[in-house]
Amino acid sequence: MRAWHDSAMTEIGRSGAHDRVVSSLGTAIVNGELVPDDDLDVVALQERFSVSRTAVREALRVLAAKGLVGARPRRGTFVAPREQWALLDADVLRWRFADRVDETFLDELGEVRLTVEPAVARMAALRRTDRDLADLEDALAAMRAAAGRPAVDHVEADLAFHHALLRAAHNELMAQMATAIEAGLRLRDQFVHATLTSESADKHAEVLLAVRRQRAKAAETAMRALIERSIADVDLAKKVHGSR
Amino acid sequence: MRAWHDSAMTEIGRSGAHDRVVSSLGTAIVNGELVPDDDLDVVALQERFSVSRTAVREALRVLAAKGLVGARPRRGTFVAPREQWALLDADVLRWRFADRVDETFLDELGEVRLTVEPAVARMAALRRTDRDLADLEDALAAMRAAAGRPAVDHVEADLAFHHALLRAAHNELMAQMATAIEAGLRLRDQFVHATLTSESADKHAEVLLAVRRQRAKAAETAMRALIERSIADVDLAKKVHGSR
DNA sequence: AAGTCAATAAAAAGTACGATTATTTTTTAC
DNA sequence: GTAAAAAATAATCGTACTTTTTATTGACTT
Repeated sequence: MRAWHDSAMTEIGRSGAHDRVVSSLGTAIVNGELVPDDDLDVVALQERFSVSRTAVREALRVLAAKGLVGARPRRGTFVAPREQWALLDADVLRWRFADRVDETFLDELGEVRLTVEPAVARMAALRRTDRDLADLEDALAAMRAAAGRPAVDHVEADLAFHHALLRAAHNELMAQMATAIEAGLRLRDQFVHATLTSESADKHAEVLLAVRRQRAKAAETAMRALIERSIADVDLAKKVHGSR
Repeated sequence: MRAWHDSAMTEIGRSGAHDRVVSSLGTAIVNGELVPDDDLDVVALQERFSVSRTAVREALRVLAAKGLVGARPRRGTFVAPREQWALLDADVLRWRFADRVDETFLDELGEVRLTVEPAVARMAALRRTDRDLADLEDALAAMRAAAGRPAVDHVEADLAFHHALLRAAHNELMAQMATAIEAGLRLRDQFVHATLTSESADKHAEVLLAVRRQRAKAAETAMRALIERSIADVDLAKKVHGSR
């Protein structure tokens, strides 16, 4: 049960004093600089960050809402056990993978996508409306248009397609899961340094075709192929990162 | 852009004044009593709940952490657009389905489980350690032992088995998703008024056997059968609820 | 004498309130 | 049309007070 006084802090956070404390502490916790059961002395923190008690308390409250810290009278505020952390929370994901890239996470992300996204494609094929179809076509067109533009546009276009497919699946719970995945996807793309090849666009077009024709099995298969290709790209990038 | 003054409040919350405000407002938002873009007047709220500004502010901060509200100077605090809500947050799920049961949600939950859990079983079959196996056997024994006991024990035993399987799959990201599902499962069980039949325990045993023998495909198939049966039970319960 | 239970004390979270600061939008003046 | 000023409100601050939980102590029982 260590106490936490001094450590290098490099996060800037959003803007306010309170957000700075939230992201600094949040980053420290999810990256293991602070381990579960460590004490968080409130007065030490307000000195560390040069903010008032209110700011520290509200920051701790936010972290508590994400399951990162707990507090009890006579015991103090402390880092919560890892099982309680809301690992799917957008902020938590960002804090975990802001600077470095975790290869284990990339592997797990690939597995989850390989499980979830083909199912999404199948559901979309069964339930898509004409409106969904139009959105998907727009997204695909955007992907093709992004061909000659900066890489960040590729990422956004890719994400837009998957988002449209998600809406077409008409399962809000599933959509939430995929949205959580999205944070991971942006990270992955910065790791792989993804560029949309014409091949990639073709694969997406294949999915769209199956969805339009309401061929559930075909949509599922096409999406699986797409994700498997994506995983292969990540593996390739890992080799490059490892050998340089 | 309505303002929110008067409405029936039945939630008790955890204990403190601040938690009461969080759960009351959270429930009101996720259940549509407060719609996105509605204003949340801080001074009105402190009168409504007979608490100080501090309590209201910290409550709003917690809700902001879950993406339920936003705040900007000159504009005030307001209900955030639905896309920003952390629908997988444990509290949010609980608030949404505390009292009534949403049949649409049950359908969506079934679909998600049918997608995720067979994949979990497959992964568990490939990666389980001996320790994982022992845990699964303990969980199955607990399920059988719960046979003659209150229904709540059945639910906990069932959940414990799925949790052990999740650990055996060794994919933390996937585990988080399933944990989010767990909140839904408790709700479902109260809807179905689930009782563990010996048949149910046998099906679980089938999964365990496949996992022990590291037969990925068999584990996946057995789990799919289990979930399909579970979905059938929900459908049956829906008919009963509908016709009474 | 040893162990258990209850009353009490202490420590830290939680609550409250009033004042001050910062930020953003609207208005007004040039 | 642009820029500066004003107004509205969230954000922050500091301090005092309250509640809750746990540890300690002492009495009581076996």
